[in-house]
Amino acid sequence: MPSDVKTLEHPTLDLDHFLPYRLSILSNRASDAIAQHYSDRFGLSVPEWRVMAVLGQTPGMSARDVAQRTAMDKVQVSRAVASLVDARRVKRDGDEVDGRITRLSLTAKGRAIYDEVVPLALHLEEVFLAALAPEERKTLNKLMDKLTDRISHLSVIPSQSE
Amino acid sequence: MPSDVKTLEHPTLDLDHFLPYRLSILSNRASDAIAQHYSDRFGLSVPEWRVMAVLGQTPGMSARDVAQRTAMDKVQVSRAVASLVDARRVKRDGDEVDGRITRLSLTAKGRAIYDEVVPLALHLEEVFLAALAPEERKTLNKLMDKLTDRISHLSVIPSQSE
DNA sequence: GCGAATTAGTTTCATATGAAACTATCGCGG
DNA sequence: CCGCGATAGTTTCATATGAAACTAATTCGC
Repeated sequence: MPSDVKTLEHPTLDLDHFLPYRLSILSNRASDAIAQHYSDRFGLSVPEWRVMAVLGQTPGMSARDVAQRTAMDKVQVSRAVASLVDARRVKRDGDEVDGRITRLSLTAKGRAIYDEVVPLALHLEEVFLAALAPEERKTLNKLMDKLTDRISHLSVIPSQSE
Repeated sequence: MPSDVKTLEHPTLDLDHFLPYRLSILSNRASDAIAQHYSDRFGLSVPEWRVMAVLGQTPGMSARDVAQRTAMDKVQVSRAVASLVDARRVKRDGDEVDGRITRLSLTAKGRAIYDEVVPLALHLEEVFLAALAPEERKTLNKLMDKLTDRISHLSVIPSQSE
């Protein structure tokens, strides 16, 4: 073996500086930190909480709307909703016009949980962001917007561009 | 119902501006965009690729080392390694001193795949980052470092530390 | 109108996952 | 040496997941 072990002729990938890897670590840690709280307290799974979060913001959405809004797939939404309905945290109302659609909204019970989790979530976000100065936060948002746009426009359908 | 539907008295959570949610979307899109390529081409799962990525960088690691390095759990590593060994992409060598440990490294076949995937991954990262100016990239890295540090120090889960 | 193609939502099935139990080896105290 | 706790890694088991098949309601084409 040659003595310069590290300096191979091919480019190496340093995970510590590889963006997708770093994003994954950061994202998982952030979600887990919050999930731990509402899961302990209310037995909510991540998908369940996401459904509640959008319904709290915009009641009357259909399951499909929820799926689009949360970037979850419809199976995941269907199951989360079923479980939330079981727990009387969400209710389904048939749409007046379109029989396929059900309008979803939080029940009083669901709303009470929402009203308790939201401040908790916002608080934790605040705790995370305490690491950053105000204008650093703005910058972060701006940079994330740019990246998200960029990546969204790239990773289209397989048969599409490339 | 009052006409101002949106303005409820409790704080609402706007997912579009909620950091953990945004991170999750961005992270998933980035990983998926890359995974799509190496999965199509080589049938590699994300955990498998991660194992190969660290072994390419640092051969001779134990499974435990790999787990620590990639933030994967040891079960996931064990399975990814087993499947990679099956495919002759990774080999296990018993440690001279400690019989519990196996030293992992890429085979020639594994190395060939690594050498093909790395440029691809780096290229895609570059494509993502094309959205940012050079000093914006530096800033992004700095901000992510700060956040990651911050969150790591908070989520002190007892059993987690290993 | 009436059948075909579409869309909303659910269920099925095969795979992925992690917690906990398990096997095997090591290291230490006596 | 012997045994007991710790460590490396695997297997088991129960749950989570998404792709695809399915049901039911709507709309489109003629």
